Order: sequence, then C-alpha cells, then structure tokens
Amino acid sequence: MPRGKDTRSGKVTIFDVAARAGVSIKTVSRVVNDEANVREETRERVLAAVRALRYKPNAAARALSGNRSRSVGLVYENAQEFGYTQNVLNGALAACEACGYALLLCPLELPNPDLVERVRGFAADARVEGIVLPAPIGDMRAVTGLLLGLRIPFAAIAARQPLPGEINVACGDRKAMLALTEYLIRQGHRRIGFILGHPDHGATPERFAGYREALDARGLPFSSGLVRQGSFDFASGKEAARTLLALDTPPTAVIASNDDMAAGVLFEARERGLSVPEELSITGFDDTQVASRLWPPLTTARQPIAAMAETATALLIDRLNGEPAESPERPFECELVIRESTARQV
Amino acid sequence: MPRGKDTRSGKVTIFDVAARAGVSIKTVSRVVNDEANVREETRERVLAAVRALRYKPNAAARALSGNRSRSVGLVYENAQEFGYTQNVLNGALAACEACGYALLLCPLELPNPDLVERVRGFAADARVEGIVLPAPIGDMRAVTGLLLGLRIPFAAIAARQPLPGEINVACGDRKAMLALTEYLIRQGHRRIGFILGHPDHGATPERFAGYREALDARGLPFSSGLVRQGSFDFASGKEAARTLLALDTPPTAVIASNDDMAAGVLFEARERGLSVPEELSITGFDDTQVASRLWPPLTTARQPIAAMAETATALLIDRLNGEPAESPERPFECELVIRESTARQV
DNA sequence: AACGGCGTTGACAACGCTGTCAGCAGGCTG
DNA sequence: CAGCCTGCTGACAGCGTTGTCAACGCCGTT
Repeated sequence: MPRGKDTRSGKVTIFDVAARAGVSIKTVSRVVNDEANVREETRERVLAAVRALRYKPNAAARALSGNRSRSVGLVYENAQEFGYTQNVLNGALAACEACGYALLLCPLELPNPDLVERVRGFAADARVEGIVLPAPIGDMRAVTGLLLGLRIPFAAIAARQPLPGEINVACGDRKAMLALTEYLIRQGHRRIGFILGHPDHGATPERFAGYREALDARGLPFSSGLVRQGSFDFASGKEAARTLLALDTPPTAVIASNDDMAAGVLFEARERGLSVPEELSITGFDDTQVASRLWPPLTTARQPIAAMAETATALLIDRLNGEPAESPERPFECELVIRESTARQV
Repeated sequence: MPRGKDTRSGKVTIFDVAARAGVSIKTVSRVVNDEANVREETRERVLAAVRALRYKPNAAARALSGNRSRSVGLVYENAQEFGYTQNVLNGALAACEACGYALLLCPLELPNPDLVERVRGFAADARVEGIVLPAPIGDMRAVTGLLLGLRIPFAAIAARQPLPGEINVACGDRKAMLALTEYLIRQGHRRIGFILGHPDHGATPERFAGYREALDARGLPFSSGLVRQGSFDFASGKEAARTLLALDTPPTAVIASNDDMAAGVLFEARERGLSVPEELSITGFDDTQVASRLWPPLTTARQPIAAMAETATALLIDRLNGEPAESPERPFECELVIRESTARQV
C-alpha cells in the first residue's frame, strides 16, 4: 500500500493526488511542474485531482529534492528615507508572487564594514537562488564580486556600471533631468543650484549629466559653485541648501537629485523664511510618496521604481529557470510631474 | 561508507561534521539544535567540527524532516503611508534574524473582498509557522478566526480587542494622548480639534479617550463638533482639516491621531494661507519619519513601533518553540516629542 | 519480421535532516 | 548482587518531493 493515505489531517501529498488520478507520483510531479511528455488527457485527469484535493506541493520537500529553494533575496539599504525601498519592495514582491517565489529580505546599514560577511551569511542561511540588488548595492563590487564567486545570479536596479551579461534595469534619468532643468530655464531661472545624489548611486552622474546638458542646450553657463554633493537623504539635502542659500547671489531654483533631499531643501528654505516657490523654486526626483505630501507639493520626475523592480525580479527568476534573460534594451521612461514647488522667475 | 563524502562542492552536510567529530549524525543534530543529553566534551568536539567546516544546516531538509519551516509571516496593510509598516518591518526582521527565522511578507490592499482567501493562500503556500498581525489586521475577525481554525499561532500588535490567550503587544496610547492634549491646553488652547484614526484600529478609541480625559481633567467642554473621522492616511487628515477650519469659530489647535493625517492637516492649513504654528497648532502621533521632515516639524508622541514589533515577533517565536509566551503586562510607553508645529495660544 | 526511435509512464533512489527507539554504561536502591 | 533508573549515544526510518533510468507501446523504416 502506498504512503500518504492519511486523509484526516490537512496534509495532501503527491501520493493522494496520484492515487486519485490513477497515475504514479512521478506523473503528478510532471504535471505540477509543467514538464513536457505528458499526454493531454492524463494531464487533465491529474489537474482535476489536484483541484479536487486542493493539493499544494510541499515547498520544503521540493527544495530539498530539487535543490531549489524557490526564493530570491532582496538586499537593500535600510535608510530612514524609505520611499525608494518601499517601491522596490512592492515591485519585487509582485514579481515573486506571480512566479511562486518567496522574497527574503536583507536590510543593510550603510556604510558597513562587515558588508561582505553579512551578505555571505544571508546567501548561505537563506539559500536564496538569486538576489535583487537595488541601487546603490548593485554597484558595490564587494557584493557583486562575492555573488559572482558564489555563482549566485543577481539582478541590479539602476546600476551605474552594470556588469556585462548581468541583468540591470535602468531608466532614462538623464533625459528626465534634462527635461526638468529645461523646464526651470523656460520658467526664467538662470541660476539653478544642483544637489548631487550619493556618489555610489548609478543615477547620480546620469542626473547630473542631464542638468549640464540642459544648461548647454540653452546656452547657460555651468558653475561648479552651484553644485553640492548630497547623499540622497533629507539631512544632506538640508545641508547642501544651507550653503547654497548662503551664497552672495544664491540660486533662484534648486534641483535636488531626489525627493528626500528636496524635502531637506524645502525645510532649510522655511527655516530661512524664504517662501517657496515665490522666492525659491525647488524640484525633486523620483516622485516617491513624500513628494505630494509636502507643502508645496514637489515638482519632480516620476521614476517607475516599482515597475523596474518587478521587471528586474521577473528577469532574475526567468534566468534562474534557465530562460535567457536579457536586460531590457530600452530603459524605462520617467515622467515630468509639475506641481507647486516651482514658479516663474520674474 | 556513509553518505556525504563529497568535498569538492560547497555543500557541507551533517555527515561531514559527524565524520570529522567522530560521532553519529544524530549527535550533531542534537548539538546544532541545542538539545539536552550531550556530554560537554562531545558537544565541544562537534562544535569545533561545525566551525571548521563552516557547516550550515540545510533549511529545506530541516523543514521537511522536522515539519517546521522556521519562518513566520507578516500580514500588513500595504498603504501609501508606509512609516508605520516600515517600523514594524524593521522590528519583525530583527526578531527573526535573532532567532534564525525567515520573514515572509503578505501585503494586503484594504478593503479587500478576497481577504480571507488571500491570507489562507499565504498561509498554505508559505507554510509559515506563525503570523504577525500589526494593526489593524489583528482586529479583523475574518483573519484571526481563520488562523485560529488553521491552528496557526499569531501575535497582534496594538489590537483593540486582543483575543484572550493570544499574544498582543500594545502601548500606552491613551496616556500619551492625554499628555499631548494637556500640553496644548497648558499652551492656552481652548478649542482643540481632534481627528480620529481608522475605526478598525485598536489605537483609535484609545487615543480619543486620552483626548477626552485631558479635556475633563482641565475642565474644558467636549464638543463633538470639533471631532472628525479619519482613516490614518494623508488624504483623510486633509479632508478632516478642511471641514474643521471652515467652522465659524475654527479650532486653534488640531490633534491628528497619527503623523500622516497631521501632514494632511498641515497641507490644508498651507493651502488656506494659515501659518503654522502661529495661527494653528498641529500635532501628530507616532513620530514616524515624516514627522521630523515636514515644516514645521511635528509635535507628536513617539510610539516605539519597531520595539513593539520586535517583542511581538519574539514572543510569537517563543510560543512556536513551545515556551509559554505571555503578552507583556506593562504596555510600552510613548514619549512626548515637542517640536515646532505647536505654539502658545495668545 | 526485425529494428530503432519517440512519446509516455512508473519504480526507485536520492535530498539532508529530525523523531523514535533501542542499547550501553555507570550509579543508586532494595 | 540483582534490578532499575538516568545520561548519553547511535541505528534507522521517515518527511514529500524530484532526478534517473528503465520499460512499454506504437510508429515508421529496413
């Protein structure tokens, strides 16, 4: 008598399904895993049994037997500013759910001297098949090198220097920043401050390039005195604004490389009693949740972060399943969002 | 010859450890799982072998054999406002990491007609041993009833009606709101608006009770005309403020039951050209990230959400391991945080 | 008629661990 | 001194799947 005759508990195994469909467990396995070489009629008989018994394959047994955990990891920077990561998380979860994968999280406090050991431990403990690396992690050679050595596939989101052959999903930062800057210029601004993002992020030079390109295109002089280094967080935006607004001839507009820093600029402007946008125009980038909740709501560029994360994760899972997954040729597009933090300069 | 002699691949199994330590695999298992009845000297020999070989037990095999997945689920409301959930997530992850558990996520869009099916599917697919239910999920009978029926242990965070015998971790909302309200009264405010939280949240009536208690204690009349229903999100706070500020004699201060709604109140005040705090004092609750990034930064009550989530998760895992886990007797304490969104009423 | 190939199916052995139970000392009790 | 308990250890059988390989029937070919 075959195993698995125990009907009282909620545990339905592959034996129960096989018995009901009148086939061997191997055939059930084939059907459940969508393998070839099963007669159509047999497949349907098995599927009927699966439905009738509400059979769910046991994940642990699958993982053990097939040596595949069906889970991917998300290694992310656990910053106070969570808007970006929130979107990444939603996108990655959506892709995992669609493919029947689990998502395991590995928050990172940066900078972190034990970075490599932490990621190594995560990969070993969690036995993830692949890892999603949102910016700036995807550009950290310590991490990507480790994963390459461990032969753990990964997918980067918005990496600056995507490794050849590895998945990377980017978006048209440069183009969007160009449009954002041109918009300010059309509004009459001539002295436009710029706050760079975190130097490790791939998007940082891209966005800066868009800014410079717009100045060139409109024949405005570039002045490095109007550029400040930031690190994508509120505090760095505030600090950058402090020195920009203390200039003898301060800028009439400030572009922050993301929304969190723009919030810092806005805060600093308030503290100085500057009215926004009348005396200072401010823009962010990303259109995360914070952008529309500040007052005035931020003019910004909407980056489809969740969609990018979903695509990256889906591509990663494809690759794990042996399908040739190429990074999308055309990057995702950003969209200009004009709100009330910017005004015509008179 | 025993199995597991394969040294070339990175896979170190319990057999390798047993061979090196000169014991049976069962003894290695005992040591790794901290079971009793192992001689101290044997234990140390095994531990030495574990370290030398960098042995990590195979999670899938453990799960299959022991019928324990060593993972817990987090079912949460996937709202735009993510500050609360961000803190819950961090706390739950910390507890899981400390105990060697994995955390699986189940975001919920609320309201959701397929709620029960979704949670059922999550529990079945993910094979979690237990589930963490942050507010307001912990008060949804559809969910708790399902889990009770499935015999899946759970731990609630800030449930209004904690089920007897089930874990619930709460904090002194009422007391903190009382202090917050008294602070405003001491500042000279006499007409204080109040925006209720989401009716399904346990904290909502608690916070409201604190507000009323403060009015009573100070001999101020309670007027239901100064109370509005909200739902803990930005938009509901803004809408509530709209009707409060349109009153013939509008309040001089508005208490929002959380920071996100306070952000909405602030936004509405700005749109109406009211200066904060000069013409209107505003307070939030929770002290999530947004509170200190708005301008002016919010006076609020700091709720130790991450610590509560960590405690709830740790208690849940204790219970899963057969240890009698009681909800903490004394609730967590909130702390008043005075910032610039409130001022003396002259 | 014999043969090879292909599509389909099933028997059986892993996968790496934990649970169960039996065995073996050594000390204590009657 | 027998008998028993207690502490420690190991042999072995699962756990529920997938991978491997053999077998079968049917087809077309030689």
